[in-house]
Amino acid sequence: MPGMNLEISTCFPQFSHLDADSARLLENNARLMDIPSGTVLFRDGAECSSYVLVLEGSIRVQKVSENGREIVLYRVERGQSCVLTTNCLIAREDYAAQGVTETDVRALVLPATTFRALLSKSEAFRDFVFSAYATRIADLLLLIQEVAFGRIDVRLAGWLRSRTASGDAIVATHQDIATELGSAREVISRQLKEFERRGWVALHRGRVEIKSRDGLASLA
Amino acid sequence: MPGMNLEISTCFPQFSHLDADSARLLENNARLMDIPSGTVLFRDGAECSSYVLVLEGSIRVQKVSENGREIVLYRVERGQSCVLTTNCLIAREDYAAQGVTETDVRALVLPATTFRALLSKSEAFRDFVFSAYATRIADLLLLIQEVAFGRIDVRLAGWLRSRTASGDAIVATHQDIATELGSAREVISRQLKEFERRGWVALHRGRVEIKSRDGLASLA
DNA sequence: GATGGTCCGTGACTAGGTCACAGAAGGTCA
DNA sequence: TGACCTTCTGTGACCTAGTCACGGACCATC
Repeated sequence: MPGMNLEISTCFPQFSHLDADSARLLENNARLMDIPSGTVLFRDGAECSSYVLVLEGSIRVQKVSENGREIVLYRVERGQSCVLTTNCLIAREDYAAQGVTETDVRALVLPATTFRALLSKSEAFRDFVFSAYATRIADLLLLIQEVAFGRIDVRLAGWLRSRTASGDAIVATHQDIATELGSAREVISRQLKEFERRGWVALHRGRVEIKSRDGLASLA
Repeated sequence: MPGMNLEISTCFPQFSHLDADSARLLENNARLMDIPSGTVLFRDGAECSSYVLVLEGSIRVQKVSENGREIVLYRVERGQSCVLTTNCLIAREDYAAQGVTETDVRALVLPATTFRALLSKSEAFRDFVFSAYATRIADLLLLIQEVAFGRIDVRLAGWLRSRTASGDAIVATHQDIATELGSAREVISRQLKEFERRGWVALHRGRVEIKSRDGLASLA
């Protein structure tokens, strides 16, 4: 598969330490896939058969409740893999959440058997998988902390800030933001309105324009 | 250390597959420790220098907010290790939560260097560490789901049920239960009072007596 | 039985989530 | 251009959960 090696080595510098054997295993069994934006890659309860390495684009992993509320757990982006998938492959369990491509995604897909083989053969691959776990666990703990104890205005302000520079605008509906934070649309609408009243943002249909990052920062 | 091998092999059957080399590494470097109930093993932000395998007893791992609220993330019990510790050792980061012994605990303590050596040498040890990650991630996702979307009455009823048979009593203050669920003492008091009104429990100082598991089950 | 610590109950209030509905913005098509 | 439809936003009313303040109950100890 021409060019694949180059892409792998730029996105996953860790894999440059793969021994020749493992590198061959990877090349021979990986499939390069292009997945359009909005594709549901896996659902809560689905079983899992392959390992995914993202070369380009972003996958959103989220939990959906019975009554339709959602919360984003984390994103899988260029150079990352999905821990939930790792989890399923290792524990041979079903997925515990849902994964959706947020943009067009180019990814490397490994069959479960190749994944397991690499895991036992290659120290570099193992290190990669272990670090992926470590960073995600830290993310999840932070999320628990926020959801359990955090105030929604603070979380919203933080989220807005994390996505922009002053003067920028965020293209997202209030519902999108609610999903992102695991809250409800009406709550977000009201908070945004209050931020607008304070002159921190300007509201448009499907778009939030940031006027004062300092104002937002004053909440955190 | 006489008897240590026996204890290891009964609590950690996985380690019976350790190769001779790794087993020796483990034996020569592990320290057997007895830790009294109520000891704080690590705090949020502390750095981490050793790996812990629990032989007997229970460690509670919890997140504490600035304003004093707490939530239990998971427990480390006989035959388990603490993922958070694993995490710190792998990512070389500080602890992101607090760990406290809930009972007297007997544990095997490995220096970080031994842990890393075992991780790279022994397949059996790696498998153990990977499965530990896998089960904890599943736990944490469930917790996020509950905290983000769950009703407190349902969670309380479920927790009470999970700890008893009918006629049993749970020895815990309302504050203990609130900590367990990441809620507030007053909220738990009110819910318990309501459960009592319905005849599902009887309340005593520091003790909740379960009268009807079926009643509690009707909420879930 | 007086004293002090822990635990529990409760009213009043605030924050955030739910429900219902109205109206605004923007696209499409005659 | 205007009628029509869909999606997005705003808002009042209400409910659930968490916070604050405080009083009183239970229990151990002297």
